[in-house]
Amino acid sequence: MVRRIPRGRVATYGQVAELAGLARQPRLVGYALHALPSTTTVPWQRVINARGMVSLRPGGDGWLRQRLLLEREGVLFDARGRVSLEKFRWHPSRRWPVKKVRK
DNA sequence: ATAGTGACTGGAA
DNA sequence: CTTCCAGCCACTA
Repeated sequence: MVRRIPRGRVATYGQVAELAGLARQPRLVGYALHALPSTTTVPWQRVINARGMVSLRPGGDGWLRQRLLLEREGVLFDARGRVSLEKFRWHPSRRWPVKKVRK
């Protein structure tokens, strides 16, 4: 699911969980990302919390790395280290039908 | 089996 | 607008 998030856009844990069919289990998304190998090609940096902030230890290595990766792809952070979800949230175009397409 | 711990969240304060 | 807090539930020891 995370691989679908386009460059320069972000999604929240809850959003990813929802889209992945794991409603109400955003933490599971966090566990999954936490378990990724350092060599992963999954764009994990594009997943942030519902407050628009990086959910890693503030000031820590991971925190800084995630922020740099995002800024590198055009995501802006305000002075308080927050991303405007209104501007950068990814809105997936419904492609794989939820149920059955009418017609 | 029990208890503690979160890469979380929505709602209350 | 912000911070706080209870609910959350898989995972681990």
